[in-house]
Amino acid sequence: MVKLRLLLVEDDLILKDGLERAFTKSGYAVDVMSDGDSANKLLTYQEYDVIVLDLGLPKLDGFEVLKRLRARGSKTPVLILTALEDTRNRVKGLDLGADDYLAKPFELDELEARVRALIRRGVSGGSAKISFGDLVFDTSNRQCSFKNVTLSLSQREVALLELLMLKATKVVSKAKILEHLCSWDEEMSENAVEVNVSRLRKKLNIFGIEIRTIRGLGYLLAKLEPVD
Amino acid sequence: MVKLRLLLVEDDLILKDGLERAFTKSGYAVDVMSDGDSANKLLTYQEYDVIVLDLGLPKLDGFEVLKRLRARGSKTPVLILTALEDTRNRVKGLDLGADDYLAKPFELDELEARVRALIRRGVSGGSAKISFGDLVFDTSNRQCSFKNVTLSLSQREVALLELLMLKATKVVSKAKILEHLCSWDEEMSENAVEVNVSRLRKKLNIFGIEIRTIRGLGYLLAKLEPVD
DNA sequence: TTCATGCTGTCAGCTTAATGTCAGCTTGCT
DNA sequence: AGCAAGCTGACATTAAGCTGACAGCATGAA
Repeated sequence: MVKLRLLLVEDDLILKDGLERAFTKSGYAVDVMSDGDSANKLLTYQEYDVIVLDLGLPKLDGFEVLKRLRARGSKTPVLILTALEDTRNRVKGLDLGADDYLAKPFELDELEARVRALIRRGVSGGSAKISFGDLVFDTSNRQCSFKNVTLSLSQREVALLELLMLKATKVVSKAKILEHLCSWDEEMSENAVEVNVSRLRKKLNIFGIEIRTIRGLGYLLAKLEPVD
Repeated sequence: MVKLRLLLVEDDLILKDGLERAFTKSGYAVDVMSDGDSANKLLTYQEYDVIVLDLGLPKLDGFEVLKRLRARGSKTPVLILTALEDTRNRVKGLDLGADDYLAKPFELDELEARVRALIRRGVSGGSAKISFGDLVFDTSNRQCSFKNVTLSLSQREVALLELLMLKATKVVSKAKILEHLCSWDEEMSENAVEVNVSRLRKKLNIFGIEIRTIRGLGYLLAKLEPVD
């Protein structure tokens, strides 16, 4: 079993350390760079299977590293990390050829799930996908389809579905959803979550996918089974 | 036999002392911190096999300590202690990546059983589970399943079952159950316990699990055996 | 600009599930 | 038998969650 090579570009000391340890533990061969310039230089001669790239970097920011990497023709999957829950940055990153995007603070689970998805993508070609049965979520263009039929979902619905799919079959609490849907400055009621769940649920039910309510705990994604 | 390293973060003097002594006696290598900030710092460079974390801490609360620990990528199992029987806190804690949760006041037995479960989990991977025959209780999402069939239980039923499983095959008194089911401000009759037992019993019988009544003493969990 | 369109949060009223109490019954012990 | 302990169906009361309707806002076309 050959280890997968992962490059982590992150300047925050503690985060860098933690992530390095975590990825190493998960069986990746991890290299770490803490500024954009060295990362960029390293990438001119070293190939990786996946790159986790912070945007706020000293010397050369993440956007620039990514841009130059793509300019050199590399197709290595890149996952962007950023301190800001900012749609503009997400869009800019994806435009520059990032394959996925994660806003801090994030959870390790989530990051690892996404990295796995990116690598799977790398193997199969195409873009990074998370699937749940016949439901497929493409992280690079943030679209979701069921048996090749693209669902028409709003941003909120996409974000919600993404979270549910990442945690598939695990309970996701309203608080968690709230946190995932809105950034830290904006406020939102729990009822808003209910409303969004309701809207998404209606669309998913058509395809036999159920958002199950676990009273007092949250929601989880499940295949709709014939009730006995 | 190498000792397991346990970090106890608790500010209450008496409790801290008692727990430290108890865990030491049980063969753990125990370190104790009494505020969130020092615990957080310690955790940046020291690994533990399990962490018992109080939520109400000076300087940096337990949630924050946990959040930072997870953000650094640590997967060390964490058991949260809190003064409040508060569902919101429980949910929040589990969202932040706690593996189990215990409301004060608790019994030492119970705490130790849970810590053991967490450590067992650490070895086997996955989340902390308590099992009883084919019945498995997942403490991290508070769901119970029998041979992979998830049981549909209310919160009260879950709490009751959890207690019975922890003490499996030992008699649990009504008073104890009462204490475990409701927090200290709310009152509840013994009959309520009987009702809850009755409801849970009905659901468990389907799976051949019996809640046996020990007249005058309490209840215990048992496999339903053909009566002789 | 102005209007239309779609997204999304809030609200209100409704539906459903959870759960304690009670009453009357059953069980088991002496 | 007679008593105490325990059981459980029925009911009432909350609490949680759902959803249609509406309004504010952004976007884009006329």
